[in-house]
Amino acid sequence: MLNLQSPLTRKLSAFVALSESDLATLSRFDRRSRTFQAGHELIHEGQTKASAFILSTGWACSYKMLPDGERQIVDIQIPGDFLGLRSVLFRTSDHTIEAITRIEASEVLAHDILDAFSHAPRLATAVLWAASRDEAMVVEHLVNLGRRTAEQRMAHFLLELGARLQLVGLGDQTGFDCPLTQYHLADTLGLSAVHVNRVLRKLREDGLVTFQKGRVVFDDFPRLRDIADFDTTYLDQDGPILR
Amino acid sequence: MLNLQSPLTRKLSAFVALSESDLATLSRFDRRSRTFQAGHELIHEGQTKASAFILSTGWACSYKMLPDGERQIVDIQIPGDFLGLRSVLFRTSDHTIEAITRIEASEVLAHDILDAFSHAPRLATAVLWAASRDEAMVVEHLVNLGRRTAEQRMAHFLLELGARLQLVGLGDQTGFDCPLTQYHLADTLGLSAVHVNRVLRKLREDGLVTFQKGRVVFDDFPRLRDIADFDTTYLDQDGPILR
DNA sequence: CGCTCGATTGAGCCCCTTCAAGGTGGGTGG
DNA sequence: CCACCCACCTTGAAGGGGCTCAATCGAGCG
Repeated sequence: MLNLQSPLTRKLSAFVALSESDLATLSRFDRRSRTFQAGHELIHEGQTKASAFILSTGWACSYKMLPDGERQIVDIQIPGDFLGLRSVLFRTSDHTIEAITRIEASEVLAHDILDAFSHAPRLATAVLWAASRDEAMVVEHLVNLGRRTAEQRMAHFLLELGARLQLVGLGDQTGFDCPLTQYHLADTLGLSAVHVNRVLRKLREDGLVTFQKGRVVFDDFPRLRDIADFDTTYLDQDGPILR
Repeated sequence: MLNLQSPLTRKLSAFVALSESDLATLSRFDRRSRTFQAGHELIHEGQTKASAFILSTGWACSYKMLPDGERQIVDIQIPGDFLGLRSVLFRTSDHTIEAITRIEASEVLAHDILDAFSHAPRLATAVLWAASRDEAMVVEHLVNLGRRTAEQRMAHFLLELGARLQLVGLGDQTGFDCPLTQYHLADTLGLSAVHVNRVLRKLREDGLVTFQKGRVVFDDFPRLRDIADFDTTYLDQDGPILR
C-alpha cells in the first residue's frame, strides 16, 4: 500500500480508478530508483535511445537551447511527472532535461511501457492521459508567451504550478515551496531576469502574490486568477472519456 | 491504389513502411469524407465528444481565444494532418479548429482509432508518431515565441511550413502557395498584423523571402535558414524507433 | 458601384531589454 | 572565526522593438 502514497499513483488516481493489478504494474516502475544531483542532465538534446523517468522527489525542467546561448524552458517537472516520455517512445530527443534540485527518479525502459500498454490498458489510458495533459500545458504556455503581458504570464505560471503541486500534495490554497530562481522564471516566461524581478515586485506590492525565500504565497487568489485569465480546464481532473 | 496518392498515406509512409492491411485500414478512414466552407468551426473549445478528422484538401488552424478577444493560433494544419486527435482520445477539447480555406476532411470516430490501435499496431505506431511530431512542433513554436525576434519567427515559420508542405507534395525548394492572411501570421507568431506587414517587407527587401498574392517564394534559402536557426530535426523523417 | 476584407505605411509611445552597479546570504578555506 | 567568493536578488538609466492609432489603397463581390 506504500504506492498509494507515491506522487505518480496519486496523480493518476485522480484521473482513473486503478485496479489492484494496475497498482502492481505501477509499483514495478519504481524499482530502478536513482538519485541525481542538482544540475545533472538526465536527457540531452539530440540523444537517441534515452530512458524515461518518473520523478518521485525534487524538481526538474525540460528546455531547448538556441545558438546564441539563450534558453527556453518548455516545462517544469514536479514529483509525479514523467520525464522524457516522448523521447523513449519516438526517436531522438528534441530537448534537454535537467535536475533543478537534487532529485530521485525511477528509470522506466521502453520495454516496461510497452508491456504496460498491452497488459494493463486501463493504466495505459491513464499514462496517455497524463501525456495529453502535458501537451495541453505546453499549448497553454504557448498562449502565455504569445498573447499575455509579463505580469499575466507570471501570475498564470505561478497559479498553474500551484494547482499542479496541490494535485500531488505539495501545496495548498495559500501557496507552495518553490526552488526556482528568477533565471528559471525568465527562461520559462520568455523574459529577462531583470524584468522578472520587477514583475515580482509589482505583484507583491499590489498584494497579489509574494515569491520570496523559496516560498510562493498567494495573497489574493481570486484577483490573481482574474488577472491571469487562469482557467484550470486544461489541467482537468475529471478523467478520460474511456472508462 | 488511389490511397498511395492521399496526403496522409504519403506522410505516414515517410515514417513507416505500411503493409497492405495497414493501407486497407487506412482507406477505411477515408469513407466519411465531408466538405466544410472556409471559416467553419469543426471543433469548438470546451466541446465534448468531438470527432477527429483527417484533412485531405485545404488548410485549417487550431487556436485558443482570450477573454480580451485576442487569439493565439497553436498550429496550422495542411493536407495529411490530423485535426483534433487529442480531443477525441481525451475528454473535452481545449482549443478550436477552424477551416481557413474550403476543406475536405474525413471524419474519424474514436472507435475507428481504437480499432486501428489493436488490429494494426504498425499503423498505430505511425499515428502516434505523427501525434508526437505535432507536439514537437508546438514546442518549437514555444521557443519561437519565447526567444526569437519577429523577423526570426517569421522566417522560421515559413521554412517549417515549406518543409511540411514538401512532405505531402504541395511545395518545393522554391516556395509554396499559401492562403494565410497577415492576420493569421500575426495570431500565429504573437505579433500585431501591422508589424507582420513590416517584417514581411523587410525580409523581401533583404532578398530573403517574398510572400505576395498567396505565394511564398524563398529568394535565399540558405541565408533564411541561418537567420531563423531552422533545424529540421524536430520534423524528422527517419522513422520511429519501433520497426 | 458601394462594401468589406486585406495590405500598406506613418507617427508616437511604452513595455521590456541591455548595461551597469550594488546588495545579500550561504558556503568554504585558511 | 573571519574573509572571501559566488550565486542570486535588486535597482537605476537609457534605448529599441513592437504596439496602437489612424489613414489610404486595391481587389473581389453582391
